[in-house]
Amino acid sequence: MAKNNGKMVEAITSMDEDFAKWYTDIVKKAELIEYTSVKGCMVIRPYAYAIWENIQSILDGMFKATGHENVCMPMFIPESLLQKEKDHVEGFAPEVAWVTHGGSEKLEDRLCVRPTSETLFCEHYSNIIHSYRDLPKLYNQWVSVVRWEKTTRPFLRSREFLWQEGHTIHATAEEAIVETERMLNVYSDFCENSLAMPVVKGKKTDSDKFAGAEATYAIEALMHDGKALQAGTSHYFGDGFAKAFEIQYTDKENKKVFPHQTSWGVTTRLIGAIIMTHGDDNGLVLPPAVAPIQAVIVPVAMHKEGVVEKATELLEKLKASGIRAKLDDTDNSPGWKFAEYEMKGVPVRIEIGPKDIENNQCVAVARHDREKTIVSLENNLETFAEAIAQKLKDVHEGIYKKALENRENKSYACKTMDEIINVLEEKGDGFIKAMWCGDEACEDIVKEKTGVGSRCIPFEQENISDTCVCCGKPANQMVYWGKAY
RNA sequence: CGAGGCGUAGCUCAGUUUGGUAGAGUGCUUGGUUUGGGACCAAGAUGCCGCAGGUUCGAGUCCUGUCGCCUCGACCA
Repeated sequence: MAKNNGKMVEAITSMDEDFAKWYTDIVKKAELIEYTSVKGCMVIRPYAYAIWENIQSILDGMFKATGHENVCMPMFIPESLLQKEKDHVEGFAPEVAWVTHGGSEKLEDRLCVRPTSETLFCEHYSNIIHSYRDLPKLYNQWVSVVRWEKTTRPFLRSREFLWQEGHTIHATAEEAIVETERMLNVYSDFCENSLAMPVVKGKKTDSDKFAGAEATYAIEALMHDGKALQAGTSHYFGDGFAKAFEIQYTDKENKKVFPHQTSWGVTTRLIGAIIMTHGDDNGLVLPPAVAPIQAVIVPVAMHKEGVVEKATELLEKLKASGIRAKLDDTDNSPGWKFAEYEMKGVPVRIEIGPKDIENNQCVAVARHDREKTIVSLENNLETFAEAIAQKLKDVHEGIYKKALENRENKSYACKTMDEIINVLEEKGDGFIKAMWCGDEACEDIVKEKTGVGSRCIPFEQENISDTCVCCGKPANQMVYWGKAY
């Protein structure tokens, strides 16, 4: 029997103590990224990239199911093109990277490395859209973009990041608005069903909307430490970009009309959201739907006759039933493996040893609560595969419930500024629900005095009171406020 | 971008005050004993002390610059 006097995972401090250090440690110890010699640019290592591939695969299926096609725009945007839409260029100018030379020659029109591709899509639309018969176009692309951020943090804010950006163009405003809302729903369904992460759907205030957008909608999630994270956005552009880029089509009455556009995106920030929503003091906890390894088989006393054979049989059975499984037959001690796969957030662990083989059973352990189940290995392993599939469902339910409870426990309704200040002081960070009159000045004052900014105006409204939390004038909309990543 | 802290072995770090042969733990390699929550014994390998200048007989250590990482602030999808 192993003595295990080796050290347990060190330096994963309690989250209350030092959340940032905890986050950084997980990123490092679960082997998610590696820093590079360029600030804020990171190597996404195989384990993290596999999570991203799973996210991609599920989302891409949802996009295709809603009629979208994948395309790929260039990485460079000429300065003249970027400048066509005034608000857009003003919003992005401070954080774009520029290419000034091609080889040894200086470029006349310097090239911006795409921070987002609205302008490129617009140029394309202007070439291909002539008639109402050409509409709508429903596009998406999976690429990386560059934003020269001053402060960076793995997955949450880096200078280059992977994302998908959907861009659509429609004949009417109504149709574009429907698309904006539809994609926001795709995102929230994905977060809840695949990432086990509850999100608040809502509209951004004007001061917080995307550069060049008429309206920005977002899904906001609450992390373990009480800070909010914008997990995805969907923008309605109206015909502003169409006018700036001279995109026009001829309608059924033979009139020239400007079409209406949308864009929407999620990024590798979702991986950061997973870490901060589900992770605990033992490391990462991955939602089964996107976990690269859903079940790991740890053989005990591998040298004993029949153990490896039985473990391999279990592996084959799991693979055959569509579960992403791995058998760890390295010669590390079982205890080492237990800790290792917990650190990496593998949702279910299966232990199989001589004792189990004698009883024709194995032991399945859920990552998030370490709950052990004895699983029978009879009936040609059918019940075994079913039991593991069920265990994966249980993990999903379990971590969703936990995340939802965390959010509810950290959501506070406040009627006055003093209440906000007191709640933040006594309970710590979280979502503040408070009424707002709609005046941008009040929004600024709340931020200045309490430290929390507006996150979104949720679709699901509650009536906290009848007056603005700041100015006291009549207010009919509730806003979620919070500190954000 | 402002203030503060930190860059030494794969990882966590000591050594810097007072300049004088590059260190520990862990990990890694090999052999053996082990195996139900990070096993044990033995032997071995591993360093542009972030980078660039400077001071000095001599710099991980002192000075200047620079790059990167962390925290707070500002900014920011």
